[in-house]
Amino acid sequence: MNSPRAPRGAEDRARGGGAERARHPGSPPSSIRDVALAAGVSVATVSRALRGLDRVSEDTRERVLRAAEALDYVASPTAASLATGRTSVVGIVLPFLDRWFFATIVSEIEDVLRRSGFQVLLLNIGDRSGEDSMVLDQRLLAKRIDGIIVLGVDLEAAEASVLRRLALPVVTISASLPGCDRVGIDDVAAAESATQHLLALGHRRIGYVGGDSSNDVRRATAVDRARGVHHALAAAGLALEPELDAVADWTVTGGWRAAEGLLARRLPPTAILAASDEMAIGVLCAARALGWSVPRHLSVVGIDDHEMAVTHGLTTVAQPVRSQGRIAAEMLLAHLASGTRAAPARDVVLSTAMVLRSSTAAPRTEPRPRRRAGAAAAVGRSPRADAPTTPVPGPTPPESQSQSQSQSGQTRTPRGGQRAGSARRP
Amino acid sequence: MNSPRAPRGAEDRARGGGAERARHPGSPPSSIRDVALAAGVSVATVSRALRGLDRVSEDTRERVLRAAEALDYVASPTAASLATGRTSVVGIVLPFLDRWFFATIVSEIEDVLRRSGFQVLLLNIGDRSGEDSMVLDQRLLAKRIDGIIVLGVDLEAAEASVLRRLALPVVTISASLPGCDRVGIDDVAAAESATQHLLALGHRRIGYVGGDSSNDVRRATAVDRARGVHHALAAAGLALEPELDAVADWTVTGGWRAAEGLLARRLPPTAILAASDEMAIGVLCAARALGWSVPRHLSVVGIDDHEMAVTHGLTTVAQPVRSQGRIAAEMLLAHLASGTRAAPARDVVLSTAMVLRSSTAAPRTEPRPRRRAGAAAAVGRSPRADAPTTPVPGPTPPESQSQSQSQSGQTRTPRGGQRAGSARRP
DNA sequence: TTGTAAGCGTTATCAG
DNA sequence: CTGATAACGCTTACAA
Repeated sequence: MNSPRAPRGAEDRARGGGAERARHPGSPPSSIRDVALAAGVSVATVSRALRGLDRVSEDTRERVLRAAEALDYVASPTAASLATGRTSVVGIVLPFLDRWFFATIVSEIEDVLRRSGFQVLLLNIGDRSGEDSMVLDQRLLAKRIDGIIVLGVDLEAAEASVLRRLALPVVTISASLPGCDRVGIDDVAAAESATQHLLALGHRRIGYVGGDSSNDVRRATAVDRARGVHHALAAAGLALEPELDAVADWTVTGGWRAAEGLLARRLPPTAILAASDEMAIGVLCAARALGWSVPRHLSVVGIDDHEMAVTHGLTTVAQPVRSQGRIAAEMLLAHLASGTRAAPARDVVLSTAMVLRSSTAAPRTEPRPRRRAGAAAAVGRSPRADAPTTPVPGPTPPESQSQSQSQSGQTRTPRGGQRAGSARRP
Repeated sequence: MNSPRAPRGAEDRARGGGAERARHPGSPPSSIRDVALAAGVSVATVSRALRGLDRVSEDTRERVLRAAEALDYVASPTAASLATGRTSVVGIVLPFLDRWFFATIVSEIEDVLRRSGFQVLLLNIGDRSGEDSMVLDQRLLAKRIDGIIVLGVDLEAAEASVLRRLALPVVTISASLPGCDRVGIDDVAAAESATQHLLALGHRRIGYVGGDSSNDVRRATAVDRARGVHHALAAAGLALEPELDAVADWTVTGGWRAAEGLLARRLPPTAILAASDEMAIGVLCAARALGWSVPRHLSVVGIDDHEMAVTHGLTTVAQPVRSQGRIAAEMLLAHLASGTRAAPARDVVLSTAMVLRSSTAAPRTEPRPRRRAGAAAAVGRSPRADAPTTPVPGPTPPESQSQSQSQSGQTRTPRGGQRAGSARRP
């Protein structure tokens, strides 16, 4: 407690004289009572006046505003929360903050929510692989937030039930939680597109670098994208060779290592599809390090249209990232405003689009160059002044780096009950 | 208010029966009074027992814990804040969340603070160029946070004075605020290193893509890095040609456009130094699009060691990013714990290191290839199946993508009073 | 060791 | 239109 048994009395208030007082760093912040006294009204009136409620005469409101201004008064959000039960804070549950997809979405969510007077509390649960990954429990959530956005995390059953008990409005992005609003893309279809692109070019021996379908934080995404690949191959009468089916951890490094493995096969693939652009970029690095020319000897496709996909000339399936954040935030705001947490859950599926760049081409029939012995080992951190570097013509710079997400073809499909995998693919 | 004039009485409490009650979504969360009643002690005792204070018998504590558990009780942080005046929330002021440097640092800060029981509130003020950039004022900060970290933003005078009035502990990263603790790198020295590297290779005609030194959010960084370039050139008896001195907005696209300008000069540079890796990557794209071979016809250097620097084979000056976040968070925690906001401000300067990759080499005396007419215009979004792509041997993948920041040579230099630009460079 | 009760700064009810 | 005041849920000085 700040100063029990020592209520601020008249003698205390006398020393400052209002505005003057607030100017000094050491002085205690003024409370609604100070304003009431200064304006000559009751605290109730101050509260009403300051919040713009009606039933306050213009004259009074004016006096109150003036007094508040003079005292540098700002209402304590803590006290207001205690009284109202609302916090004006929204939690975002995510597995990483330092990856492009997540950072971009959070940025957009924060932007939308801030304009509506909400603040964002980060609930980073980590990648779940280590032992110190945060678990979502009551303590972290109860009474702190008004709503929650679950971003790219497949929650465990216990966590989902905690969320349900909290009875908060919940919106998920790229993650499913039965009964909650959801926004995302059709991961199956996205992977299908990428695969079909390679098939159309004539590739038959296609490698896949996917996410971990068993115990990844992004399990659902990993599963769906893998399914898309299988579907597309099956439709062409092909199957994914087990030896060309690699798993990585969604990172550049992971994709790099996985590709090293694929390219070392006795019968290597003529094309590699990665479940994310970051992994695809890793594949490009592996190819380069091993002396494979892209797209001459190897085609590479990713999914996401990462900010750095264009700089690598990477062909990919673009998903609208900022839009997902914006829509999720708006859906949550709608619930927050109306108090309707029930209603039939909605599932917003945004469309994706193939973006063709310079990392894919028809497979060559001519043999690839002999693997240079020790090629990978020979390269190090020293500058290679004489390294041959023929430029790959790339696209022109995008009009604007930010905000250029394609949002065409968005579809909002109402949905009832639980989401079935195929329900989102008409 | 939740239910004025309707205090929860015995009849209310009778309907649930403790634990059973909390299981149902609709039931109100239990309060400290419920626990007190269930454990047969006073609320004061519950408070003490649950917070691990002494002066509580083991037996009592046990009963209280059991009751709290049964009731799914979790203390209201709001009420606790109101009573103690502390919020356990730290604000982070930043200009962007969707750029690698910022996302990575925030991620690290969040991690450190979370382990100490603090939560992170994002205060994204935007890039300040638009009219809707957020201004830091009382309303946003007062009574909501216990401390603040200012990340990569040069605050305006008014904002700095608001911060001072709030009397909160403040730590800045890559930004200076007189009298506050600071952590960062020596931007002047970093730019000097990069320049010296090019000079050592034999380059004399060096182009520079810098940040905006006049009205950028990151003004100080822009100024310091530019100064480093000028210093190094001057030390070599050279000067930065005005026509080779370009300004961009720290983005890939910005660097791309700036480089297009530089490469179009009648006497183009043989090397380009960009003030950030993102801009340097843009330079690489421009060079590629215009048919310039890197490093054969153009050397490119950046600053940062962005996550994607390695994938582009970009030579750069690495700065320890996560370390900056970690150290800043720890400094803030120290203040929070000790209550010492005064003390002489400290200035922690972390060391940087040149990372040599494949984007730099000695300048060639042979003429560069004739500019292919319309080379830039010829490339589009269509796949270029026959694009020549000779791979550039690159480094092997890093051991671990995250956490691999070099932290050797960190120096912590005590500092009193205001920070002078040259004070950090012994 | 434990209980009592004031106080934190608002909001919202109800009476004027 | 305004004021008095209970209540929000917790912490803590002080008394027991």
